[in-house]
Amino acid sequence: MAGLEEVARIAKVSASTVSRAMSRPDMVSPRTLERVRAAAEQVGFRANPAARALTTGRTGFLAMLVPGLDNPFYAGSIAGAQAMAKETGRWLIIAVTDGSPEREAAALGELEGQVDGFVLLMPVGTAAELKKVHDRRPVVVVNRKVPGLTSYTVDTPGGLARVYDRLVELGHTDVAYLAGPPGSWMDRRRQQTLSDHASRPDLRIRVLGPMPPEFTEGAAAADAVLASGCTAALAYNSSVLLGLVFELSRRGVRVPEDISVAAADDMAFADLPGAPLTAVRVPVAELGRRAVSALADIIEATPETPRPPSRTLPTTVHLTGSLAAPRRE
Amino acid sequence: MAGLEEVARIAKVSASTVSRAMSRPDMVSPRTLERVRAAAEQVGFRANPAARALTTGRTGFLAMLVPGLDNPFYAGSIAGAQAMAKETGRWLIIAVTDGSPEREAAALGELEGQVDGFVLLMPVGTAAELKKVHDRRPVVVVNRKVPGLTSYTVDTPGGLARVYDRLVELGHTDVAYLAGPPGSWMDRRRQQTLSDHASRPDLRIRVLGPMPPEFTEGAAAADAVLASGCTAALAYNSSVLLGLVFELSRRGVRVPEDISVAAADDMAFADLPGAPLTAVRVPVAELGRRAVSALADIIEATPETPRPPSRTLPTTVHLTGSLAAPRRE
DNA sequence: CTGAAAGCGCTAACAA
DNA sequence: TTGTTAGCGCTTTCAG
Repeated sequence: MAGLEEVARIAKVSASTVSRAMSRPDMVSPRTLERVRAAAEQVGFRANPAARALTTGRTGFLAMLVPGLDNPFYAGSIAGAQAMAKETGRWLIIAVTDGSPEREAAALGELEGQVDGFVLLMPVGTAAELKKVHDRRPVVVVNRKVPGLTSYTVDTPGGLARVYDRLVELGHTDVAYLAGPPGSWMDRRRQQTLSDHASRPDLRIRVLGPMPPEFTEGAAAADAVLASGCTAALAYNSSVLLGLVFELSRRGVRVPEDISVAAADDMAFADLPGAPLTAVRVPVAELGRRAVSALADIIEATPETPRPPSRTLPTTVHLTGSLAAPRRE
Repeated sequence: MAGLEEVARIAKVSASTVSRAMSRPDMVSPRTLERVRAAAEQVGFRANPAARALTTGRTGFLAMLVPGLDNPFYAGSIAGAQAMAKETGRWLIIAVTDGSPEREAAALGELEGQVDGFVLLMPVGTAAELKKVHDRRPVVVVNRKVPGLTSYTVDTPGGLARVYDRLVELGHTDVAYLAGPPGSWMDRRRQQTLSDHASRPDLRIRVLGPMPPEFTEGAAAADAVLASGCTAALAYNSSVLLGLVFELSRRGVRVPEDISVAAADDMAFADLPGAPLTAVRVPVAELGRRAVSALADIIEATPETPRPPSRTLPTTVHLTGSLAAPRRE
């Protein structure tokens, strides 16, 4: 409500001086600075963000494009991103793409003029498209690697490999995999790791799904897992695993005595007291934090500053938990 | 990148005409309209939102203040709000308050100039403060009633009462309640409903907690529930219930044969196949949708339009599920 | 129906 | 260190 002019009048200085006092206090003499601040306080001055954006080209907004809001991976990353955005003094706009290339492209186009940069969580657009966006507004990618763009990923394959190794060590030969959403980049990577291991003569993998990565889907898959005769099951994520275990327990199937289970990524219940479930734990919030932090660096960078390096964050695995030797039939 | 002037030059009209063509097409002759559109298309025109906001005072942004992102109630409401925001052609900014009055007030102040309105999910500010905000930017409140402001709440007490009645009917006399976060308005309301019923001679209620409404907390409370000797347990929400049931099943305690359980609100697994858990199902997404819809109405309203009415949405309860007669000792 | 002109509130040269 | 002067790109009277 109170504008620059008003503060200027009260402080008996020009509008420019008020502007400087607010954004570059060191360019103003201490005495006038104080006067301006007092006046601003008095009238409850708040800079008009639209006017500022118009002249500076900076809005103070960041956009985060996510496939959805319904799973812990997204929610956790958003939470981390949101926290870091706040730390850098910016606001985060969440745009939901449903994993659709059209919606993603539309959101990018519409938000281009309204934000200082983008965090793209598992974007589905082509690398070329994403790089084109980056030419206009800085882009940081999460959970997908895009050459030429700063990307943050997690080493889920590394964690998975440790789980497989342990299963083999325990004597399992037949493992069910509850696949993730159809067409998902993550799932493709998982299946890749999977087939790398399945080529080993000592391990057969049965893929169930694809299915949406949800609790109810995991529960619904319980029968199929039991029918498959597998002695261990691996779920796309912790929601699915939780559904599976829940339903198994309702059928009197004990974990891990009767069946070993694990999730590919876990963030919701890694700290379960007692014996935790075996899971590859993914630092989702950290992913979001890092992405925003890197984005802020790019936004504030001078032309000659190098682009922040991409990183793959390590996962941690609790092997002790829901893994045991297969039950002898 | 491409501005109004550029389109104007190509279409051989003035900038004002282009502006009209874009925002009030009916004020422009069909022929020039077409020319302008073609030109706009050609150069890929996108109105500069900051400039537009500066003149119109409208930003196209809505802010939603939420206590956190970590539970299904919040996440579901956000998802609904986000979907409806998109439908009305606006973007949603999420501000996390951690349930702190200071952060809430700070966010309101900082965002006031950047958004067209607020959705406040379980705000903690005083009614007077919230109404003051409403004088500057329209406010709609969710999950709390604020006199004078449009509020959307759910009839959780009504649903809970049905659960209590059923428990009594089944012969339960001792019920554990896993309380929600300390100081939460929702929890106070729950406890209120609870003590209304506990005054009945046939029902004793033991409150465990308070605790954060999380899976791990429900799991951690399993022992306390068993030690309490209660024959039924009621959880603050579905995450807590899930944790509880999960841990109980790991201890060989069967649901509902050995213990009856229910959640005060449920959104994550109401559609669990087989026998669902008993829970008061809350239409969280609907809550978010309605709030944004009402907010949009207020924003577009003329001075004489009446404020949209507050509503309490009904809950639904699946009584058949995890309730059974208490086990005889 | 269209154009000219005056801002919206702020920032950023440029002078003083 | 401070004030003056132009805009930023769009919308919106007001004339024509």
